Amino acid sequence: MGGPRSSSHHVISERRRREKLNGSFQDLRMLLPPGSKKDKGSVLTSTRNYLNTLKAQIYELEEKNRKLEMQLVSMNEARETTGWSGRVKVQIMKASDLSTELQHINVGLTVKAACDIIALVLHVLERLKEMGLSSLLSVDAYTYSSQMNLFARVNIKLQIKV
Amino acid sequence: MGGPRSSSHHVISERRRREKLNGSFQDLRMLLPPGSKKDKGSVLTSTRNYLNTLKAQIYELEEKNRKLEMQLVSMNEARETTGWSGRVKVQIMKASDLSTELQHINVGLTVKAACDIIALVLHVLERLKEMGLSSLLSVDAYTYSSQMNLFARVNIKLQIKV
DNA sequence: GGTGACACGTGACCC
DNA sequence: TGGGTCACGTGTCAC
Repeated sequence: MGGPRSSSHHVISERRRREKLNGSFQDLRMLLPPGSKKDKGSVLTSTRNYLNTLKAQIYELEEKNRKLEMQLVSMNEARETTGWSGRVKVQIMKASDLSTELQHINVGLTVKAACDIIALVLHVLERLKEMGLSSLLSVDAYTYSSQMNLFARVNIKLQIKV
Repeated sequence: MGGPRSSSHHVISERRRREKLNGSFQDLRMLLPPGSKKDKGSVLTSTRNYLNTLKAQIYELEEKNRKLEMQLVSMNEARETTGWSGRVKVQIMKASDLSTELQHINVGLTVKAACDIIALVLHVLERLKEMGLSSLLSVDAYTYSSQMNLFARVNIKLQIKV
């Protein structure tokens, strides 16, 4: 038949190989970002660049992820030690002389959270002033910390207008 | 010289092209995960799979990122809108009839935080019961959410013992 | 000695 | 007409 050693097996095998190879090239083209050049060389270099950008993207995302998790962890730690649903514990204290004279009322706030005690007191007093609710008898507030956990204690004694 | 049209330019050009192509193949091999087959076909298919896994990885990371950001945003919104130290806003509401009869007092809690409203109410009522402070007139509580941010509103009306 | 992978030169095609 | 790309058949090497 043909030339020496024209063994068509070889030809066909090589043909199949080429087809398979081109198929893989085609598969790759589909995965590349649109607008990329289509020739084999460009496919290869584009793929190279694309791989690098994807890897960089993954690195950035992982780093961002770590930071976000850090923030969440610190936030959760800050509140997981603060009581029931975790955030704040508010106690309305028993008025010491409520049953006798009915003229005073104690509002006790125990805030188990990292907060600014001064801002807290100012806030409460502002509210009371806005309300014109009562005349103020006394205010005492203090903070203390029990193993990394801040507590704010505020006692506000009011006299009910008569 | 050689056969017809042996124009060595063409031959050389084609040689250069092949070299360049093979160079790109080599570049690609370096980027693939170690242990991959090295022949051209395997390089192409491995690259294809690798691209897909990287894309999937990016998708997962982005999704995880979104969830984390969601949590952070809701947390921050929950505290940035609450005044002072940010965590919880407590308002003592003006008693509607305080100036006239002095027998009722409204305790209004607006908790701008993601919390369990039932646990909140139970907690407050427990405290009040412990204190034997007053008789309970009414309790109403509800939650509503304003764009991903949970609010809990509790109104407790007490009658002061006379 | 058959199978698969590779490089090569060559003809064809297209800006 | 010339540079770039492609597919093809073939020779060769390795297992």
